[in-house]
Amino acid sequence: MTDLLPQHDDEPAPPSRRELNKAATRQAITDAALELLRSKGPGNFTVEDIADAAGISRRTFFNYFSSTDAALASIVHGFLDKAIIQLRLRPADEPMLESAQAALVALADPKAVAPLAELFTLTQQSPLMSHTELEAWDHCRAQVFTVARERLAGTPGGQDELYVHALAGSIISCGKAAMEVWFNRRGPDLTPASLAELRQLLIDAMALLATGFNTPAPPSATRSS
Amino acid sequence: MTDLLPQHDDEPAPPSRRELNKAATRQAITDAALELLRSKGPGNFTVEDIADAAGISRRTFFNYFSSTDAALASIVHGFLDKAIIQLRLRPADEPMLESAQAALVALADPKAVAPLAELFTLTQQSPLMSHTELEAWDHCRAQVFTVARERLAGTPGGQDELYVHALAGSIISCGKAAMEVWFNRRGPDLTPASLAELRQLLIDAMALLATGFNTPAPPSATRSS
DNA sequence: AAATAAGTTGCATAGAGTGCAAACTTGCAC
DNA sequence: GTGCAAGTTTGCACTCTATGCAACTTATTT
Repeated sequence: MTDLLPQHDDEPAPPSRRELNKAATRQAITDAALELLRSKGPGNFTVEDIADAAGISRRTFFNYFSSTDAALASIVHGFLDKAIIQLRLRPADEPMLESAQAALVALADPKAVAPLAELFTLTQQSPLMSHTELEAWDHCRAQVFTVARERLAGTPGGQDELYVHALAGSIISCGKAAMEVWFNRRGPDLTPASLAELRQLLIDAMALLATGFNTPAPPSATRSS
Repeated sequence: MTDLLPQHDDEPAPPSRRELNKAATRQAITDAALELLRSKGPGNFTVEDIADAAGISRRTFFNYFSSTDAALASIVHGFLDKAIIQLRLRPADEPMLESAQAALVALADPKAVAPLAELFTLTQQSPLMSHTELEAWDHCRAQVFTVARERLAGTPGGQDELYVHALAGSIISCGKAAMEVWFNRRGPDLTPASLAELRQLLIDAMALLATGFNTPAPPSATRSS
């Protein structure tokens, strides 16, 4: 069994059995949902299908997610939550746009992007997904807003709600734009070259924001494929 | 019946009986939905309630909208569609940000804003609405994207997908931000002073975008209430 | 005034989503 | 370990959404 030493609990990580079970169930659900998406295509399977595949009851599914969409969107949520964590790790006195750029670039690794890329690829041609995916991005926007407000609280004019709202929204929009362009260009390609392009797109997108979209050809050199 | 003169069809406006009926039904549905929202609150009425109030069958409701949310979101759609029309009226060689600003400011009149303001007020405290409303904004974003792409097609670097996507998304985000701040400050207030503030917020939001969010205190003077 | 196209309605049915109570698991104290 | 309290799962019942289909009504054309 587990070790019997008197734990000092230095770390804030006491994953009890219950929590582990819940996490496992949650994971089983999203895995099952993704697998059904692969095999049957978007919109061609039900909550019951997912529950069966995950080895739980229909009712339990709804204890975790409110719809099939929500189960799949948890992939997007997972990705964006990581982005927020990265953002919070940046020094508080760094300019927001630089922090955002750094946080996004840090996320451009295969491990984090792969599930998202597959999800995008599988749901590209059907608008059946959009609902909950948009919500995931908006949820992330709200969190960027919170971070930005905390940071700017002390600075002159930092109380300006419009500034903070507009900034958070634009950051998200530009991040989304970079992702979208990348998916359109590369599909599910996760090679180092492709990921380097994603990083460059994210950098360019933030640069566009920082330069006020001044010139149709952005100053920082873009790839020339 | 209609006039019997040999129509030359100079104008693109032959509103037939059928079209009028459809428009009327559509309007009756959204009116009924809004009235139920007022009286019962968000989430406390069904499609059947709306259909009864609008004097149509439940089934017919679904011929027009796919959900109660969608019926209400048609108000948002209506508003944003007007914005796109305004945007298309701007000269094609005007900078996008200026066009967007002008289009949005043109929309800040009581007639256009009133339904939106009421909808926002009624759904503020409940996230029950978000789904379809987010979709409406995203639909508008896609249209801004189209306009921007058409305009920039000839300009140097205008082929840059990233630029166009990021620009369209940011414009929408900033418009949304201005609206949100305004609703938060003023609620359903439609007085000239309040609308003037909305206009100023929209102008400021676009200015933030144009100046790359350079200074936490935007250069153009904001209201000082 | 037919003939035809377009729109509405009721019926049937599959599936989403939720409240409830009974059963089962896990954590904790003795 | 025994036992109890709190947390989870599950089945059941029920309401509501959403769509296909066929019969019916209304507008348009000739």
